[in-house]
Amino acid sequence: MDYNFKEIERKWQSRWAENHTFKAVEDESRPKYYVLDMFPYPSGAGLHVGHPLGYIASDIFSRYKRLCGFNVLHPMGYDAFGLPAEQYAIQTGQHPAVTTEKNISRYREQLDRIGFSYDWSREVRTCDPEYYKWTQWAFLKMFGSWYDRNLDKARPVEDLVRAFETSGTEGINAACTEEISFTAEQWKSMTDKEKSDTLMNWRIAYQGETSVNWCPQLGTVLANDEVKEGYSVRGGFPVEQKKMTQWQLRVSAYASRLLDDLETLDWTDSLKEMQRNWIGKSQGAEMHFKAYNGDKEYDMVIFTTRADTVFGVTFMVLAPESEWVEKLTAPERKTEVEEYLAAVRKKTERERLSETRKVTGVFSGSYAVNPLTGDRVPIWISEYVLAGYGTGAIMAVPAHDSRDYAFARHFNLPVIPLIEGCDVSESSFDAKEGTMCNSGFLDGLSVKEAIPAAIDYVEKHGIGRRKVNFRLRDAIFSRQRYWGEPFPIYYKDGIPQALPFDSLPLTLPEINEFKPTETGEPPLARAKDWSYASYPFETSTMPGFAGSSAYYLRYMDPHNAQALVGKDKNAYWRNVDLYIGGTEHATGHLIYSRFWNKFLYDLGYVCEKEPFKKLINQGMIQGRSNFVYRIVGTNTFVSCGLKDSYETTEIHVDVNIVHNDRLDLEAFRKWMPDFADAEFILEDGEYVCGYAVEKMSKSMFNVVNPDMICDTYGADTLRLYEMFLGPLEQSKPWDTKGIDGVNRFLKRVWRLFYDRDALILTDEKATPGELKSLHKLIGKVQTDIEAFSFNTSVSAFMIAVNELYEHDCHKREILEPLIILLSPFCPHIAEELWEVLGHKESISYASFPEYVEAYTIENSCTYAVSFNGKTRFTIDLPRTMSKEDVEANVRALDQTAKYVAGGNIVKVIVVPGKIVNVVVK
RNA sequence: GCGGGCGUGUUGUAAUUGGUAGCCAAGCCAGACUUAGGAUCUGGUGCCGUGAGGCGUAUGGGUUCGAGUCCCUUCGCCCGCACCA
Repeated sequence: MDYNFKEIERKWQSRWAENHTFKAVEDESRPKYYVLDMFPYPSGAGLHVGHPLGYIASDIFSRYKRLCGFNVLHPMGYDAFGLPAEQYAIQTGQHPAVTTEKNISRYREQLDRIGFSYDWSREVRTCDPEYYKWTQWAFLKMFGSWYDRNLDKARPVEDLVRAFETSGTEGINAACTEEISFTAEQWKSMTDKEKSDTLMNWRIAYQGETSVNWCPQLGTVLANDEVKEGYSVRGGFPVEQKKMTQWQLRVSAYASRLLDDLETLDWTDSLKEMQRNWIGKSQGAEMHFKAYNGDKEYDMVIFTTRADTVFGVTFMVLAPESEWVEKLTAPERKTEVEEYLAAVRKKTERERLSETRKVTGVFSGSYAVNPLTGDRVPIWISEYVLAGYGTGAIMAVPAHDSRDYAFARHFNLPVIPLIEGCDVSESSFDAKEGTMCNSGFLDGLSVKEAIPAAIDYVEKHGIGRRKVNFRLRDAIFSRQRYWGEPFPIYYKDGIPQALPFDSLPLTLPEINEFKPTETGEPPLARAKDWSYASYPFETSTMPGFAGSSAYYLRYMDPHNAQALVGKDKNAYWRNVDLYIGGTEHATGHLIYSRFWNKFLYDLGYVCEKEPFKKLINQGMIQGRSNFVYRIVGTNTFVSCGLKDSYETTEIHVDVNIVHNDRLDLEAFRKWMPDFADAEFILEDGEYVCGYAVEKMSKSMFNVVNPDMICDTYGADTLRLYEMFLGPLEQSKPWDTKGIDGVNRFLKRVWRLFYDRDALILTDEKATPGELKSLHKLIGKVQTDIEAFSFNTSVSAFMIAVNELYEHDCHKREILEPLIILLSPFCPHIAEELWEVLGHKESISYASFPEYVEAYTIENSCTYAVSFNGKTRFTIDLPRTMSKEDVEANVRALDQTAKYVAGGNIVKVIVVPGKIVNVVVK
């Protein structure tokens, strides 16, 4: 009987489905382990061979953990709201729900063929009303909460209102959009609308004005990557910067906790570093400068991390969007300033970023007074200062800040060096080192001493205070789209109101067209009679990250109609032990999810502070494209090695008709009508293609479909090969060349059991040598899996099987554990052989073989050779060897001879067990 | 510019973490069995040299009895951030 992977894989996949083999049920008697994949967006293109890489790794780990006795939760679902389905709907009229449904079934088919051990009874889809009910619920909770900095947690808004009623903003220390204060009386005298607007300053989900990329023709806000050179990527319509009122999430309130709790996570350093940079904590000081526009005096506040350089301030700069601009523009400069602001406003965010080094700016006509020197310095306006960071205004120290330096040189402003011996004739001196000069009371201090000394001084004299700033911004939460979660918000007399919980989910209304309306309203404005008690609903929808922020919680209790997740279920599964996914979510999903989790934790809905304990980023699999070379003006193609003798054009060729870089000529002629009568110039009778590593995409003809691999080699080969390709976390090109090696390996595994049709399994006792190999393998596979070093364990399997062949070993005592070891990697063949071995139950219920070290060390003993009290190297010698023989052996070693020749004492320590000192000389 | 990572045969990679560099595969070469084979099996394969031997982990230096591994220099590649004051 040959290894018939097609039959075996079909058989076991349907058996697992029928028997619900991987259904996870809460079980207090067993430890839990939660393995999660980042759920996919089901795109129309289906899966290519790169997508399942992480899924295979997590599946191996899940199956391994199951063998180790853990109750494993390993679910899968779909991130199903999103732009492509909506764009497709606009073009074709096909409802996004229909497209999405179709794509999901395609994904499911493809996933099933690879033999994953998902508990499909827990599947979630973000576009399912039963699911997004809880996305809406969480939003309402955020709308109904504020962040109390005194307790460092989120609290219900009712508490805040009560405080306002008794004592106004007195004593409130909370995360807010801007610092405002009022008394209880003032609060009570506000209208409902005013109260609502005021509370937005504190709510965690709030409406606020912010600057966005607005495309009038498309009628929507666009993300930065949807805009190119001031025009929309789709349609090519002009895009402008516009201040708009949008729903936002006060993620910034959690900045400090998001940063600190990174320490508790088992993530890679690079990923943690990315998040640290994104959160961007910087410690510095806020300082007050008196500013004068004519005779009007203002109190201007700036943020700086370099308080020590205040003696070198030669001008001040405001962000163009800063509210100070209006106050500090002198009447005689009004025209120039307005021209500048208009020019800046026309630019997109992208343009502002791409023109990084171009210096622009305008003088406001006002002056500020340096609080330490009393010097009068001009106030400028420039786009290099960002409105959204700090106070939107800076003190400029050109001698020690390269951006200020560039500005000063461009506009011919003075530069005052503050560090002894620094040369600022060509560039600024940004390093935080050296000794201060020209700096009054700071002279003689090192920069490191001067920074705190300056802040102390400033605090003592009431000029400013210590301040920590974060770069992390609040997340813009509304999109002018159809295919997303509707906001559970309606407007009563223009005041946003929360929909009662029992009215959730608020489902997406049917509309006849998915475009924005003619008047620029979001598509949902087309919905007829869509209102709550005749009050109109919010017409924007939530962004993609809304649905993916808490999905890992929903898997714990996917069918609960009363709660996002039941308390008991949450208490059992707690959080994700292992999360595998791409690094592209480092500063998106992985931040939002952590924020969302912490918010729910504050309110007592979840029991863990962090959602994902351990996180692994699988590398990306790139495409490996092949090329043919057409001689210009002909239909003749020249093999790669000869192409330099001709004038050729390089043409992408479908990698599926190329094997080991050799072109299948017949398939090529059939591939496209143009090539039907192609002629070839061969080398050594073959057509050799060129290649390049590129992104895997249809247009490069380098997409390899996992279905195709499953057809020709089987899912087990695919799984094993993807792991064998290299370290999980490394990016690498897919190259089908080489897959024969692992396929051959599986056939050999099969032939350990069968010689043609005859079962050749024996019950013979295993020899010590065979046991040694087996237990070495067990130990290796165990450590490798736990270190996610799957490529090396595949090699170890190959070595082990080669050895079994050498000894012609078909012993049950060896093969049975071997099959269990293999089962996480290639579960189908393992199940089949497990059945051949006479087992009735799935191999998933087997136990991981116990590693017995004694077998591996067997009769030998490791000796550590020490020299001057330090272990130098180790040697393996028989355990029975006498002291004298050990001594002689050590002396005989080349390396040791060198020591001995040096006349020093060599000690031999016996490990493990008792220590015996052998004096060699 | 800042931060992180990497550099080993023709190719993907490995190296008990400082201890015989190149495991396991791919490719290539030779052979066996075959009507045939994208089948199976055997042997060879870092470079130079007929050989003994010599040289080899991007580069140059250092530490060490011993360096792919640790430290410094230079070069090259990849990733992330990028006017964050």
